[in-house]
Amino acid sequence: MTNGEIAERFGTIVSLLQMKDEKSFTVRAYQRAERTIDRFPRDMDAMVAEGEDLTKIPGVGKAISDKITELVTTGKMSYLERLEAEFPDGVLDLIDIPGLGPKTVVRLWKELDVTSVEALEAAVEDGRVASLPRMGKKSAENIGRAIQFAKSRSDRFPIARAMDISRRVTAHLRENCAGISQLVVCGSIRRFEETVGDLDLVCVTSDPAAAMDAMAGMDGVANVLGHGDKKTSVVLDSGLQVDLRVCEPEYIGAMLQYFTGNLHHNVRLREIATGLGLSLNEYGLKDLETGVLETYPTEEALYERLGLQYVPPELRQGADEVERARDGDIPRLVQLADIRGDLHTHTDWSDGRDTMAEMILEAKAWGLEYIAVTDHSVGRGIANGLSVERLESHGRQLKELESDIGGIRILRGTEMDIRADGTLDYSDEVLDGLDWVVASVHSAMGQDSATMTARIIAAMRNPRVSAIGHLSTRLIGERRPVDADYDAIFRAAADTGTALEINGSLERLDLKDAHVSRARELGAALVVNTDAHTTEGLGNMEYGVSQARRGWCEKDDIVNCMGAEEFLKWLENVK
DNA sequence: GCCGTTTTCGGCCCGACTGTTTTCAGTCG
Repeated sequence: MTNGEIAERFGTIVSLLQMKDEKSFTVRAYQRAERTIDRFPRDMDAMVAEGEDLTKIPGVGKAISDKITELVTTGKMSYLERLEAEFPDGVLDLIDIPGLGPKTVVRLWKELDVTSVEALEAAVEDGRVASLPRMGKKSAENIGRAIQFAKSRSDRFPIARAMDISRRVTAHLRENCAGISQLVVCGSIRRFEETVGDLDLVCVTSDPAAAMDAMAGMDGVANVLGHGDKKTSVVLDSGLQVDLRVCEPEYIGAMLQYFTGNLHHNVRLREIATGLGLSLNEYGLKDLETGVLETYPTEEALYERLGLQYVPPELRQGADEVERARDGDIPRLVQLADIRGDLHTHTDWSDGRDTMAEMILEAKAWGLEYIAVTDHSVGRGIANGLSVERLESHGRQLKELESDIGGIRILRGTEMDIRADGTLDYSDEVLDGLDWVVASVHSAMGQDSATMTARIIAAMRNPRVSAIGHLSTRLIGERRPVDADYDAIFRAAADTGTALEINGSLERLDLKDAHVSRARELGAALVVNTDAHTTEGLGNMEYGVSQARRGWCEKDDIVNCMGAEEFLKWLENVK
């Protein structure tokens, strides 16, 4: 049973407890557990099998640990089954309709005997919903629309798509509201989550009404959910929700903090505030006795007032980062400026768009000291992979360009297929002529875990393989990661001196964040690459670095933060 | 249900907006 499947069960518990009107703290505890389990880097299944103590995980105590253990060992959870027995089938579907919460769902069930989406549609149609006390025509209409929306909506948006949309929205607002002096995309995009539920925008403007109207009236707005003085919420045609909040400049520090989240991180901060006799809201910190509000021009000042180190947005995951901030244990995370080379790039020799010279000049313009040009190997026929002969002239041309262009070291590289049986696409003799070898899985991604694990480790055992590219092969929101024993792979990487790539392409972000920190914990070397297929693609480095930051990486964890000389020396000795 | 440089018991976050209300409950983030 995967962590995702376990988390799903806890999500169901959360919904059922809410309908039971269970104490909010209990609900919150299960909510936190759901999230923790979903993103935990190791398989709970395996941890239970190995007899590890799950209560060491923050947010998991005895009760939840017992439930996880029961679930993975027996496939059932009696607590969940008892809860489910209290509600008719179908009621749980209702709670997924936006605007319908647990209270209303239970009323619909008990007072109208509505236990399915279809029955609810009928009850809206014939006026029964509107006739309930404290409901009315408008509420019923809203529910009707929400049902249609729920039927059509997509899940969370992959970050690549959300970032695209957010650029369009912010450009529209800036063009149409002259009064805007600051406009910041907060929420999950700022935290660099791999998927995004909605866009949270915070804006400082001299004309709030204009900003509210510009948001509500934007082309491509399908539905206006709310339109007040300080906040406007809309749903775009794409299904993505956008919340725009305006504030006075003095509140911006607290506003950014508040709207960046995540929820659990903010809850922890408010608890800390309470301990100091303060109350935290989106405007600042209020003294509980005097009622006086302190405001903050920056997030840094706010964290400092709470006695905490600044927590970068990428780390605000609601795990143990607040405790670590209190203990002064937040490291200086790697930054874009620390990156000195790019070790995974493509040109028009294989499936890239631009020439070698264009790519190398662009890399130089980015300030890089070295670049590995890693066109595809022969097995990638579809990507115009290089035959041995072409690879040799590829290498010769790179060496010529190195002296022609000057000022940047050029590594003769390849992105070579790891074949289904674990053998490599070029012979050892051919690989000996290269400076840098990225080995990647591009085929037979459906292999079982044992086969895939052995396949990848076999490649790592070859001393000529420098790094493994986009290990899981996932495409966010499109293609599942391969099944594999990731812990075993991370250990083998550390053991063989093979670097693991953090691929900065927004569609991939592979390794995922939890795997970045796990691989680092187990001593594997990491490399942040763009996998650029165009000159613009070299800009992916920023995303790769953000991903590394989500995995708590410091400069020293990333091999391409070394200067050229140091890196080449490392490369010579590592395997 | 979780958790502890206030605590192993007693705490546990806060405001905007909507709709149906004359003061607030429900939902959302």
